[in-house]
Amino acid sequence: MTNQSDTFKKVISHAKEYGFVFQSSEIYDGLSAVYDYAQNGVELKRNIREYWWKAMVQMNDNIVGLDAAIFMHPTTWKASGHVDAFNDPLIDNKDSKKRYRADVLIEDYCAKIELKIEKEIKKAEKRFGENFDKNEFINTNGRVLAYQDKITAILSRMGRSLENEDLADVKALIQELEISDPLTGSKNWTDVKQFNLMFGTKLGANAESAMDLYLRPETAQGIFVNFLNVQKTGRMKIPFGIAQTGKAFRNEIVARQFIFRMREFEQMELQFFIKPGTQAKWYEHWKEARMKWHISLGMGTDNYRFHDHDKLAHYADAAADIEFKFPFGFKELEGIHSRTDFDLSQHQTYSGKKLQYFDHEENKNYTPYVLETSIGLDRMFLAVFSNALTEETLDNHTTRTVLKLPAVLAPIKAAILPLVKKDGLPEVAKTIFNDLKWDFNVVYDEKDAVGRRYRRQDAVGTPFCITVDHDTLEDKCVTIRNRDSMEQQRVKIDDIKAIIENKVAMKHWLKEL
RNA sequence: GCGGGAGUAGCUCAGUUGGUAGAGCGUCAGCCUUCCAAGCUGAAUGUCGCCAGUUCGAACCUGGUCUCCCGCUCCA
Repeated sequence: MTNQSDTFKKVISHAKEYGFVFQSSEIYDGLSAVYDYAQNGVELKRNIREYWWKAMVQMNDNIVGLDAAIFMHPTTWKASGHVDAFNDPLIDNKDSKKRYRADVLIEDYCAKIELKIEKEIKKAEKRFGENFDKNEFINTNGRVLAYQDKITAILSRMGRSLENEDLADVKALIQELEISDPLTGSKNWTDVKQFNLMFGTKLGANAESAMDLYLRPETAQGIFVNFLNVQKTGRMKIPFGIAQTGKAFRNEIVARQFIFRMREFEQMELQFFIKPGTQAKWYEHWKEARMKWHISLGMGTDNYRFHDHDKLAHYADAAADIEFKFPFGFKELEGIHSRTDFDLSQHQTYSGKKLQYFDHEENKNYTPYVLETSIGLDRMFLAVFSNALTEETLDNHTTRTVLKLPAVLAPIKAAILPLVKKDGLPEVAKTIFNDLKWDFNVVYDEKDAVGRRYRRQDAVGTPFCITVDHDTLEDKCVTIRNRDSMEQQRVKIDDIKAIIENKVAMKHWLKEL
């Protein structure tokens, strides 16, 4: 455990020290669970996003992109279920310091009464030696009927109070029922507080005419509300997909573990529209396709696993996570959900607009089913970064910190280094640098001994170092050093571009799929 | 949100009878010219997380507050 958190600490400090990730607003003591991507981080993040986009949009002729706004009509979130699902009434026990969902406490209490009813039935059945219909039994037995009425009364009062946001009454209900902490039996409760996981904001300059808005808690809904627009204007035929990357916002009660769980984060999502009944097939298809995408980056097959959900969200009929072995253990990196027609149907109901597809083969209309793949870009960043950070002990007993990023994702593809800062070597190196920068993100560095410059590049994951030495002036060759093996090769200046290209082009990596 | 721990230079950290700050690495300039961080010279960088209080005097004591870490809790 200490070992794990130690490596995680190294990841965080390396990310800061080498310009990948800074805490937001650090000079003002930071903002909890919000982070900024710095000069190297922004490149790595962009490269991950592009690698995903290329694999999903460009390489699939039935998938197109979208960039929906962060603001959406507020009814969107009623339709999606987020207004209800992301609103939890929570209550703390002052003695045990435990926190519970107030509605769950009350429901559990009702479940206990329910158990009493079951017991009464069992008892009666034993006595009379016959099986009773539950409803009938309840209606004919006064005591049991009272139990049943009590449950109904409690639940309807709770529902009413929650609906009216009368949290004081929810607390009053808990006190009247003398509900105690299931663990300690304490009845010393705080007030009920409403936690809304969605960030609210206002549209409109003056308070009277302002409209309450939410910052989107997921990007998916932007795709669903545009489903028909894209399908019609893009002449898309089922099965087809809409892909999107973008920011989403969640007001997490506890947001922690560096960039793993942030309040503002970026998702990369595909919503794939299919014919009802084919979801099982496509579910398997996308599970496999997405896993292959991960494996193509060469970060080790042992570091990934599927986790199938037993408990499904309200919109899904099957769900699995791709989990990655982060420094703090296997955690969700990507989700693959079979969302059925839940979202489109909901939007159809709430908007009153028909969101259907006319299938020419079947000659009928239907609401498509949806298969979703949703990956957290920031989590992917953390996966790549933490997996790449390596400390090596070399033969000469020095240690080397090297960021073994997949070359395709590395922020800087090559560093051009004159062996010494004179004798005309910088001039040659700068010429090479100026030539390569048309094609790659490259840097030039002439400060300090060349060995030290190599290590600097190792620390930010630059796959190649190109060194100009005195022989270069004669033979038009340079040495090219490999980050991982530290081996050097002498190559013609004219060949450099092809050598780098061969190792960093997405084409070569995506062909592994 | 609760409990525990922490916050001193870019990083890692030292700094206890309270007397207005240091090291190593890194960074920058120069020398040296060297293919794997270890040569030489010089320099910059901190209102010691922030705000109050106690004190003649606070990095150090007290309170509050912010942030981070660990454990709960919650959760696509």
